[in-house]
Amino acid sequence: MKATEQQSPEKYDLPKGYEFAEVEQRWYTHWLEEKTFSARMIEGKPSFSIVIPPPNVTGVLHIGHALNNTLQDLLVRYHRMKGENTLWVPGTDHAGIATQNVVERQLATENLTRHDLGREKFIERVWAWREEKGGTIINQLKRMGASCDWDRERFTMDEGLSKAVREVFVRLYKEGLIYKGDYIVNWCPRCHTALADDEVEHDPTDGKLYHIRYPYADGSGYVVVATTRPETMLGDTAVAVHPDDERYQHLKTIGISLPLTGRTIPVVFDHHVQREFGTGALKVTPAHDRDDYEIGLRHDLPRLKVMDDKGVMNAEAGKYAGLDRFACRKQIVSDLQEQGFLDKIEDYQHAVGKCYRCATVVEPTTSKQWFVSVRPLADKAVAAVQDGRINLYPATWQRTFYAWMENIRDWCISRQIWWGHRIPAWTCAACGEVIVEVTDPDVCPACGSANLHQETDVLDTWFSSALWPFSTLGWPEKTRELDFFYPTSVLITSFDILFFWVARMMMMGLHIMDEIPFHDVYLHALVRDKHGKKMSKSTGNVIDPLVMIGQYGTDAFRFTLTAFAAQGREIRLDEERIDGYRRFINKLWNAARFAQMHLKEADPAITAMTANPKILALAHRWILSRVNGAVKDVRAALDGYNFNEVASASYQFVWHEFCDWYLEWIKADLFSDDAVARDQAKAVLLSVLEQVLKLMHPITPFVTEEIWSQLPGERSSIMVEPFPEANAAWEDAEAESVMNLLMGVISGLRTIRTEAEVHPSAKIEAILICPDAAKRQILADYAPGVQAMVRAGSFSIVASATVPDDAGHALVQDVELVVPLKGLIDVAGELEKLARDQGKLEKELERIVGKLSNEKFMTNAPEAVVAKEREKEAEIRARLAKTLESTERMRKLS
RNA sequence: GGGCGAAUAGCUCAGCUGGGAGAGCAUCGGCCUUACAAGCCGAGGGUCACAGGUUCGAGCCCUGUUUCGCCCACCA
Repeated sequence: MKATEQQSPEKYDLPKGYEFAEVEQRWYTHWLEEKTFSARMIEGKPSFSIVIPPPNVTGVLHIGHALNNTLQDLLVRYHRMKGENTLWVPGTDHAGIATQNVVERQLATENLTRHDLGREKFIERVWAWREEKGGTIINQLKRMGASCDWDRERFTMDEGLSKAVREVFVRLYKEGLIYKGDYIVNWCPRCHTALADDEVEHDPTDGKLYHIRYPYADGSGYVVVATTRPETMLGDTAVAVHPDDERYQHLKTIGISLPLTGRTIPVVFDHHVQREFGTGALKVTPAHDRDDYEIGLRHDLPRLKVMDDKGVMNAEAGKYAGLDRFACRKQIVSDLQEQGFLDKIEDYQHAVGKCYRCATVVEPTTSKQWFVSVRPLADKAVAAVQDGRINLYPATWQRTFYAWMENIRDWCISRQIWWGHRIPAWTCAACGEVIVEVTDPDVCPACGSANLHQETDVLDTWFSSALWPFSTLGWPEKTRELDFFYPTSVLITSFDILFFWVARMMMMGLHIMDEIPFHDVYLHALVRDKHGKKMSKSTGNVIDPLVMIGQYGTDAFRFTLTAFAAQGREIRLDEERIDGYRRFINKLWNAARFAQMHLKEADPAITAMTANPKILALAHRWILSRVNGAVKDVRAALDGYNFNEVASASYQFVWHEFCDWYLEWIKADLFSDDAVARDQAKAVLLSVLEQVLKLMHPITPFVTEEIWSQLPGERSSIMVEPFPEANAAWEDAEAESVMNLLMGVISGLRTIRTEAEVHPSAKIEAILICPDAAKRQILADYAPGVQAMVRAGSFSIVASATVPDDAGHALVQDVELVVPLKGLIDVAGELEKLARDQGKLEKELERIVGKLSNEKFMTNAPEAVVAKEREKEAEIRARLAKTLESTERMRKLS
C-alpha cells in the first residue's frame, strides 16, 4: 500500500473535515426511528404548529421549496427545543390539472387518451401514478432535514380531507354562498375546460387590428370600431362609447346596424371605454370577452354565444355556422371587405392568452360554472388583518392584501377535468331537483326518482387547500389535534400565493371554524439567480437544491438560505455563498474537534464551574458574557422572523469571537500545568460549545447533532435539549470592556508587526505607554495572555517614556503602543499613512467641533449624544497629537 | 394605466425608533503559529442613484427625477 500522508493524528476522534453525506443520512434515519419529530400533546404547555404549504404531488423540490421548508424547520426545531407542543403537518396537494396532465402524457405514450379509459379507470390510473411517484418531493424534503411529523402526512384527496371538502361545500351551498351561474371564463377549446387566470399564459403575438365600419341604424353615417377578433362581431350586442364623449352623444337614440347580419344593436355609454383608443367606440361582445361581459352586466345586454366549446361557430353565427373560429375570421374579413365595411387593417402586437398546457388560444366564453360568493367571506378576512388577529410579515403586504380583497370577484370553483373532488351535486332527471348533500343520495327527495346525475365537474384545487389548516387536523371530527393546534401559529409561504391560497385559508377558516387559521403569516421572497433573473430551465440558471446538497451539504445549504432570508427583498442566490457557509460548517466542526481533544478526559463535575462565573479568569467571563449576548440576539431574531439575523449572529459569534479569540486565548490554559486553569478552560469551553450547538441546531441540524453526540457524557438527541436562554449571571460588562482593551492592544501590535514585515515567528519588543494607573494594572495582569497572542518577547508597561524615532506606533484608547524596530520601518510608507490619518482626523475633528459649537445642537440634542461627542473630541485630539508626533519622528528618519 | 419594492465597497447583501458607514466573497501583503491552508494574521476599497426639503443632526423621514424589478389590469 502506498504510504499516504497521514494528516490526521490519532489523538483526534473526529475526522479532519466534516463528512456531511454520511452524517446526514445516519442522523435522519435515527430521528425517524426515534420518532423525535412526533408531536406531543401535553396539557399545560404552549403549542406551536405549522402546516406545510403542500407541494404539488407532481412536484420536484426546487429552490423555493428549499427556502420555504428551511424556514419552517428552523422555527419548528426552535419551538420544539423550547419544550412546546410542536407540530409540523406535512403533505401534498393533488394539483388537479397538473397531475391529470402528467398521467395523460403517460397515456399518450400508449396511444391512449383519458376518454379511451373513461372517468373511473382514468382516476384509478392517477391514483396508481400517485402511489408510485407521488412520494418524490416528500423524500426530497427529508433530505433537507425537515422535521415534519411524518406519521401525520396528509394528501388533499385522502379520505379525511375529502370529507372536509364535502362538508364545507354543502354548508356553503345551504348558506347560499355557493351558486351555479353563467360566467365568462377562459376556455380552452382543445382541453374542453375552464382555466383559472393563472393557467393562462399571455404571449405577445403579432396580429392584426381590423377597423370595421358600423353603420348607424338610420343610415346617416357610421362609426369605426377596431377589433383583433372580427369573428366575435357576430355576437355583438352593443357598441360602447365613453359617457362624456361628445362625438357620440347623438347616437343615444339611433342605434347601430350590425354589418353582415343587419341586426340593430344599441349604443351604450360606459366609463370603461378609452376615448383615445381608435375612434373611441368599442364593439361589445358580452359572451366572448371579459371586459365586454362586465359592460354587458352593467347595461343589461344579452349574451349571444356564437361558438361552441370546440371553438366552432354555432347556429347563432348564421351562415358562418360550422366554421372553425379562425376560418370564420378569414371569411368575415373577406365579406366585410366585399361589402365595403372594412375601413383598414393594421399590423398589431398584442398579448394573446394561451392555454398553459397545450398553447391553444384561449377563448373567453360564458358557461355554467360553480361559484363561491366571496364578498362576505372576504370581509371577515380583511377584518382579521385590520384588527391584528392575523399579522402579515413583512407588514408592507397589508396594503396589497386590502386592495386585492376590495376588488375580489366571485371565485369560480368548478373545473371540467376528472382528477379532483367531484362536486357533490346531483340533478334529478325526472323533476329537475338539485340535490347537494354530504352523503350520496339514492333517490330524489322531491319526486322519489332514482334517476340522478352527479355533476361532472370537479373543484378547483385551491378549494381543498383553503381548508388545509383545519382539515389536516381532523376536521370535521372534533379531534384533540384541533384543540391543541388550531389556530396554527404561523404560515410560511411565498408571496405569490398570498391571494390564491393564504387569503382563501383566512376566508374558510374564519367562516367555517369561526376562528383564524393562523396568527402570523410570513411571506418570503422569490429566489432568483445572482443577477436577479428568475430561475428557469430555458435560461439555464436553475440552482437545483439536491445538487447543492450533494456538493456542499444540507447544513451549509440551509444556512445560506437562512442568511439570505431578509424580509421584503428578493433573494439573489449566489452559489459562492453556499461554499462560504460550507467552510463555516467546517470551521465549527474543527473547533469541536479541538475541544474534543481536550474534553475527552474531562470530568463532568467541572462543568458546574460556569454556574459562578465570578471566580473564572477574564477570557472565560468574557466568552460567557458574549455567548449570552448571542443567545439574546438569536432568540430575538427568531421571534421576529428576522432569519438573516439568526444566521449572521451565529456566524459572527462562532467564527470571530469563539474561534478567533476565545479558542486562541485559552490554548495556553489548556496546555498549562496549572490544574485550576485547565479545568476552568475545559469547563467553559464545553459549556460554550454546548450553547453554540444548541443555538445553531435549528439552522444546521446535522452537524450540531453529530458533534453533540461526540461530546463527553451520556447524551440524548440535541433536538430535545432546551433551547439556550439568556442568563443574567453570565452578563459581564466589565469583562467585555477589559477584553476590548486587550484585543485592541493585540490587534494594534499585530498591525505594527505586519506593516514592518517582521516575520510572524520573530519576537518583538513592545512598550505600552499608559498614563492611567488602573489600566496599567489591567495590562500588567493580562500581559502574559497578550504576549502569547502577539508573540512579544519583552513587554513593558510604563506611565510615560520617550519614544524612539524608529519605532512602530499605534494608539488604542489611551494606550500608546510602541515597538522599536531599528531599520525595519518603511519610512516613506509610514509618512504617507500618517498623512492620510491626519487628514481623516482633522476632518472628523472639524465636524465635531462644529457640532459642539453649534448652539442649536447643544440645546436640542440629548444629553448622552452631546457627552458622546465630547468624548469623541477628546479622543480625536489625542490621536491627532500622537499622529503629529509620529510624523515628526518619521521625518527625522527620512 | 394602477400598485408595490429596490438602488449602500468590484460582486452578493445587512444596516431595526434619525445620533461616529458594516459583513461575506473578491483584491493586495505576510504566514504550514501544537482544531481548521477548507486555515491564520494584517491592509486597501464607499459622493449610501440624483436634486431639493425637514432637522442641531439624514443611508434612514418628506417631495421630485432617473434606472431596475415585481404584481394587478392588460386598451378593444
